[in-house]
Amino acid sequence: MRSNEVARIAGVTVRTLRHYHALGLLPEPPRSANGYRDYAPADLARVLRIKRLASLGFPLACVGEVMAQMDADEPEGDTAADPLAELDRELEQEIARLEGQRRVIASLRAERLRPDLPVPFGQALRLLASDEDLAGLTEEEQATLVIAGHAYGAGEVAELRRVAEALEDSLAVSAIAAFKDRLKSLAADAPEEERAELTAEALEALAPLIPCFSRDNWLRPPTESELLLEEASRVGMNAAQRDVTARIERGIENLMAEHAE
Amino acid sequence: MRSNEVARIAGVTVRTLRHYHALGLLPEPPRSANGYRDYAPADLARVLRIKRLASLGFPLACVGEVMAQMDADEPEGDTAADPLAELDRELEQEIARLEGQRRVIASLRAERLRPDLPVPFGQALRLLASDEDLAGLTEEEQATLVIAGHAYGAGEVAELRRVAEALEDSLAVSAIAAFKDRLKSLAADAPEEERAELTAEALEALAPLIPCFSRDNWLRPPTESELLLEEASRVGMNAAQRDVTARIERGIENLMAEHAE
DNA sequence: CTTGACCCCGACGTTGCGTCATAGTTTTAA
DNA sequence: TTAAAACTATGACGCAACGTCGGGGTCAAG
Repeated sequence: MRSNEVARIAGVTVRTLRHYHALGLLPEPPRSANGYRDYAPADLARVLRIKRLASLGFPLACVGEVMAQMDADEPEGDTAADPLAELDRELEQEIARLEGQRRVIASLRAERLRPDLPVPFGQALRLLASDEDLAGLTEEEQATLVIAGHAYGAGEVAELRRVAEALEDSLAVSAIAAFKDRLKSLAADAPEEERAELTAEALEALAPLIPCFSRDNWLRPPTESELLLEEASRVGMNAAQRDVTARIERGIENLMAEHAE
Repeated sequence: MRSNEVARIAGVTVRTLRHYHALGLLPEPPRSANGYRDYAPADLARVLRIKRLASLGFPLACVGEVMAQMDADEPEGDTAADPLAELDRELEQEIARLEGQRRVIASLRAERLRPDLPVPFGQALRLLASDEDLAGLTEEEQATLVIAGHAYGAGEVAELRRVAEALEDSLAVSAIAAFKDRLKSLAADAPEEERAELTAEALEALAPLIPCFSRDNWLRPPTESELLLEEASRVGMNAAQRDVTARIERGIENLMAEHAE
């Protein structure tokens, strides 16, 4: 039989036969006078066996071993692990992985969240800001948001949700928005009194949120990701703006210390 | 930030960053004086987005498009198909495929069948022959068996099972075994009377099985696979042996015609 | 005698990076 | 201060399982 015939009957391509030859799975048959491969029925049988094992999920690299083990009328028992069992475990893991992906996708679609942010963070964000708010962010702010999304652990996300709930029906929202506007237009050489006033205003607006903050999140040493996050959030700021944000952070820590007593 | 820093925070390798650059997913950042890449936080954010979308199952080739579509505040609705929905369908298909493989493996393991034969054929074979019988086959016979396993359709396999059931508690088994032994030792120049005798003996042994045979399977024109199968089964035979098997086949057809009346 | 259908071999493309190899740079320990 | 360790860059090969292309020989039919 010639390549084409074997291939057609076995339901593979001629290229596949050549591939099996190259991998050593299929012995090279004798050549007829013209150089064409001259396959015997046993070769066809071997192709069928290879194809079948491959269709079960065995990598071709394993198929040779598996067939050899089968032909050696398998003493197995306990010496050789059952390749089928191992393959089955791998398939199970792979399926679990894909199902995990599908679950995430289902959450994203059901809640119409951004696919490129972790689900819990996306949910918290949805509570904190409307779509228009997010659309109005500068590029740096968007970047900070995405980094935060991946830097935040479960603790931080939980805190975000508490904050979001506290913000509902609160005057803090508009106060914080007003503060952010003023901070943006703060000149680098702003005088001391303007900085102090802005800091005080921010702390006043944030005061009702203090009970939501977790001491664990705020007082422990920051992780590498969090340092980077802070750096990212300061990218577009001038000296005065950085000064004010630093003061606010210290102020929050003081407020938390008071609140803890 | 330098490559290593971005990579560590994003949880990828430096090589991965370079790969994203090569695919055009991540813009090349400016270089510092020494030629090192100097990443901005926005680049880190982009890496995180890419990684996230990739982890959902999007091929990297699609990730760029998906992000672009997201950034263009998605008019979608009906113009652009939801990539998440499409991805979800693909994942579903893939999972179904893998589960199919697992089901086959489960059958194989439960019934201790040869993994390189189709399950229904393996089951029928188990009914027809013991493991020792199969171990005693010549290479050509093994090859024929494997080819038959893949050439046979549901109809032939069903017939095999009927035959197997008919063979139970039947004297045909030993008669057929005796015939096979005699056929093997048949000389190429065996005289006419020996051939006729052998044919008659075989037909007599097969007679009780005739009702199991399906006219559809025997009288329709053979498929390409079946021709090959016959060729394979004749590989080791001499002229007299081929003659006898051909006579038997004709004899079976006659018996079936009689039985149909 | 040509056309179309095969055969051969060799080599590149696919996917998502890992892993050298080679060469310059920066940081750190002795 | 210097030598070693750790980073950076580019370029290239490797993996899995073939698909596909290109160039060149073979064979049957019109």
